[in-house]
Amino acid sequence: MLPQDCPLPIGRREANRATRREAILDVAHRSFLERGYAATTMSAIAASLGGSKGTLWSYFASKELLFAAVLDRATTLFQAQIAQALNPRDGVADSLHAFARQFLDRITAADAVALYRLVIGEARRFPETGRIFHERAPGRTRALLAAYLEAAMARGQLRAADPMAASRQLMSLCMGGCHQQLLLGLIDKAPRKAIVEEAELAVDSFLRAYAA
Amino acid sequence: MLPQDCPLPIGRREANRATRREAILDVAHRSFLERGYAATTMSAIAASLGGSKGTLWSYFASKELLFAAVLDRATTLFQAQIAQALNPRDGVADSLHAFARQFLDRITAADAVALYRLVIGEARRFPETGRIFHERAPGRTRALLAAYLEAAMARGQLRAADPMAASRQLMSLCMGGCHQQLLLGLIDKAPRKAIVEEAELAVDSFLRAYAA
DNA sequence: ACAAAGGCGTACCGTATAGTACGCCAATGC
DNA sequence: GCATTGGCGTACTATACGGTACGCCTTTGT
Repeated sequence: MLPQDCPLPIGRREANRATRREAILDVAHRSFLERGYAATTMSAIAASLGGSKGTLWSYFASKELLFAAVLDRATTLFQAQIAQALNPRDGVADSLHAFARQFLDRITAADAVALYRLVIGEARRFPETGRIFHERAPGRTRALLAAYLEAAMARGQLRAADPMAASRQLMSLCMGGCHQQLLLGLIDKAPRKAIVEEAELAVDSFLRAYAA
Repeated sequence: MLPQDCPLPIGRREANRATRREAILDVAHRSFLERGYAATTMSAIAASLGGSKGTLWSYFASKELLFAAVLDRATTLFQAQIAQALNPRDGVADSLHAFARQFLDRITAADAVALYRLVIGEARRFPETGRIFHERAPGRTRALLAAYLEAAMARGQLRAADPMAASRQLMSLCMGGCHQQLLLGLIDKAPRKAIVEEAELAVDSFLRAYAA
């Protein structure tokens, strides 16, 4: 009777199921990132959902599958945040400064650090995870940045060099300070001032190294 | 009767105890680095030792204390390996190339990667560990390198800049390739060729950025 | 309105783990 | 030599977790 009840061939049942699935992933996401894999319990997730364990298992047949689904979604979100960090501007210096600033902002956010920790910490138990994470997050960013650098090199704004290697170097330069300290738990939050200075320093060195 | 039986005021009892303690730490070290914290069980360690659980607990009153002792020893060993990577030679370029090569060799070794993974993965559960690791391994190396760079800057061989920041940048440049791939489990062992090339590339960029 | 699907609550199973208790025996110190 | 220390072996406790089973009830599609 009401066409807007079912604008797409999805019934309320399927819609509810999708919503529920997202809710589970939200809770599991938080728990895995906050506590790590081992310390996250299925019972706690079910309890936190308000539902029963049977329901949880009807969505995800095992803890490993739930973990995989969480990481799949998390890396997708991460990718979406990171990929748009490179907004070409007029000059190479301005573009790279903006990139470094945004890149550092993203990777020093609390959940990015927690995700990174989780992926590295469980890389032996879940080898696929490391691969997926890499190809979605740092790999994609590196490829985007490399494409930009290659164009800049072609225009003579930077000296000719391997754009992928250059891209990796710039990203490495960005990750040596706050990010490292966050990973090791030396600090809880990166001070804005430190991020700005660090991005500046990284790009300055990079531009000296790759001046035309 | 025999003075060499007790050259120091340690009886055979204490000596045996120290030996046993080392043996426990050896086994625990391997297990923690190979399997991670959660997947390492005290029972397995006791069984692998050939001894009984009572003995194990008489040395380390809990799994957490054993873990702390293992990491304490492991970071000390790591420090010993890393700290001597900087052997000043005639020219700055030669010195830094030698440093980068040795540094990369050390940090891409299997146990170094496993240790790094472990420290990062458990940084939330054991916050002290991250601090200790940092001050012993990367912090110490960075300080040594910074001292060398500062001297080179004073001699006019490099442009004047913050030596600590420069030190961190060189180390970051070394850690962006193989080390990253090892951490994420993309590769199991760093090819020698890649290490050499990467060290070369890192130092080249560094020297361009900090040329006098 | 009615039947089916699916969530809920709870109790349960098997297993694994940190940590304890205790009796026995060999190594150790005097 | 002899008493004691300490490791050995084993059995045990308590607990926690992943995963299952099942009966009840609300929501859903027709």
